[in-house]
Amino acid sequence: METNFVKFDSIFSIDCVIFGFDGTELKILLIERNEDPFKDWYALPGYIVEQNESLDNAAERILYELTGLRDIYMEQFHTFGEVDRHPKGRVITVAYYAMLRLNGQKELEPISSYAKKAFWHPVSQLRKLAFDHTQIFTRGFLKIRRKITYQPIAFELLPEKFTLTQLQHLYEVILDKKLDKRNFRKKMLNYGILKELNEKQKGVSYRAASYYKFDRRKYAKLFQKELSFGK
Amino acid sequence: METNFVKFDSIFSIDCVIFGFDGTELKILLIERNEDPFKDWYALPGYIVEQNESLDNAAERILYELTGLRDIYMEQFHTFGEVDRHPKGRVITVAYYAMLRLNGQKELEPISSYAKKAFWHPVSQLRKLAFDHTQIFTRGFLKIRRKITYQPIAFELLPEKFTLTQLQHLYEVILDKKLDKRNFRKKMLNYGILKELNEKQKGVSYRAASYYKFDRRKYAKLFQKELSFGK
DNA sequence: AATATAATGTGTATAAATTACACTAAGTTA
DNA sequence: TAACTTAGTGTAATTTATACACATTATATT
Repeated sequence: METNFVKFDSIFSIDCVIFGFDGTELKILLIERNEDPFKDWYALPGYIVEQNESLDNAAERILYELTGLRDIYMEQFHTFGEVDRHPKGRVITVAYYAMLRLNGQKELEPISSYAKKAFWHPVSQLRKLAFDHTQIFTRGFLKIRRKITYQPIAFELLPEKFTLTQLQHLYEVILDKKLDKRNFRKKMLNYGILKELNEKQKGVSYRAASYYKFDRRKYAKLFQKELSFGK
Repeated sequence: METNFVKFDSIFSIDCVIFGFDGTELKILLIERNEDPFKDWYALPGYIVEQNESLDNAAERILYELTGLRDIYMEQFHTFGEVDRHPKGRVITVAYYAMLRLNGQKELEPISSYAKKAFWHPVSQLRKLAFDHTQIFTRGFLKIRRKITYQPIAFELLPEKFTLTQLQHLYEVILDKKLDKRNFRKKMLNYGILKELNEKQKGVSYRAASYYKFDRRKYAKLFQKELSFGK
C-alpha cells in the first residue's frame, strides 16, 4: 500500500461549502487559487485526502489549511465523480457543508500556499467558480434549503443572541421568499426551543428588539422524534 | 494519467443498497462473495470504479455485473471513507440506493465471478455483512425511511397495480409502525396521485380489494413544489 | 419639547390537516 | 348457509396553517 498522488491515478478530494451569515447577508467561504489549473480563480476550499485519514478528518484539516478555520462541524452531502471534472485527471470529490455565524472576528488566513487568500462572498452574484464548484455550491445550497424545513439549522448561523427579525430574515434568505411576521413568530415560539432574554438590542436606531437564544435541550427532545407519518 | 488498481493506492468503489418489496416483506439485494477478503460472506453488490466512467455509470455497470439487473435508477446517498474500512488498503466507497418491485420474474445471475450468487434477503434478521456493509445498509434504510415521509417513493417498490392495503403495509414496514387504515387511505387518496382501476384482486381468499395505480403526472405536479415553509 | 421615523410586537377568524375511533360489506371456504 | 377474513367507510375534536393591519416603542430631528 503506497501513496503516490503525484501520478494522479485515482484520487479523491474534499470540497467545503461553508455558509456564513452576518445578520444580513448569506455568504459563502471561497479561496482564490494560487496554482494551476484555474490559478487566480475563485474556488471552494478543497484539497486531496491523504491516504491515512478519514474523510471527516480530511475535511477538517483541509478547511483549516486553506482558511485557518478550526473546529467547524461539517457534514458530507454529495460526492461528485464525473470523469472530466478535473482537467488533470480522475478526481472524485466528497463535498461537505457547514454553517457559521460571522461575528467579524473570524480571521481567514490560509496556512497552505495553495490558496492566495480566503474570504467571504455573498451567495448572490456569485461568479463562475473553478472546476465544477458552481455546481457543488448549488447543490449545497439546495441541501440547506431543504434541511431548514425540518431542522432548525438556522441557529448555527445566528449569533448566540439574536432577534426574531434576524431569524426570520435568515429563513427568508435561505428559502428565497418573504414570510409573514406574525405567523413566523407564532410558529417559532410554538416550537418551544427559543428562550427570550431580559436583554434588548443596543446601539440601534429606533426601537430595540428583544434578544432570544436557542434552547438546545428542548431542541434535542423535539427533533429526536423526527420521522413522523402520524398514526 | 495511468490506471493502476492492482497497487491498491487510493481507489474508490460503489456499493449498492437495493430494496425490493414482494408485497409482504421488504428485502435487500445481497451477493455471496467469491473472493478474499470476506470470501463466502454476504455483502452488498459493489465493486471498483474504473478510471474512465462516472460514478453513476459505474453504479449501473457494477450492479449489472454482480446481479444481472439492468436499468435500475439508483441515487447516491453517502460516501464511506474510514481509513480501515477495507482490510487491503484505502478504499472509499460511494453508496447508492434504489427500490424495486419484486415480481418474482427478476432473475439474479451474476456475470462476474466475483459474486458466487446474488439473492434477495429480508431486511429483518440480516446477518453481519462483509466490510462495513451493515453500516452502509443501515444508513440506506434510514435514508428511505426519511424520504418516504416527503416523497411517494413507495410506488417504486410496488407493482404497477396494487391495493391500498399493500401500500399501507409497505409504509408500515419502512416506518416500522402501525398506521390507522382510515386515516392512511384518506391521506393517500387526498394527494390525488392514485387512480382507482376497474379491477380487483383475483385468486385471493376472501374479499378482493380494488387495484390502484400511481399517476405519475399528477405526482410530478404535486411534488415539484416541495420546499414549503408557508407564507 | 414636539414631531417624524423606523422597526417591534401583537390577535383573530377561517381553512386545512391530523387524529382517534368501530362497524358493515363483500367474497371465500367449509 | 354459516363462519371467516379482509375491504371499505364517516365523523367529531384537535391541531396546525393561513390571511391580514395597527398600536407601541425607542431614537433622531427640528
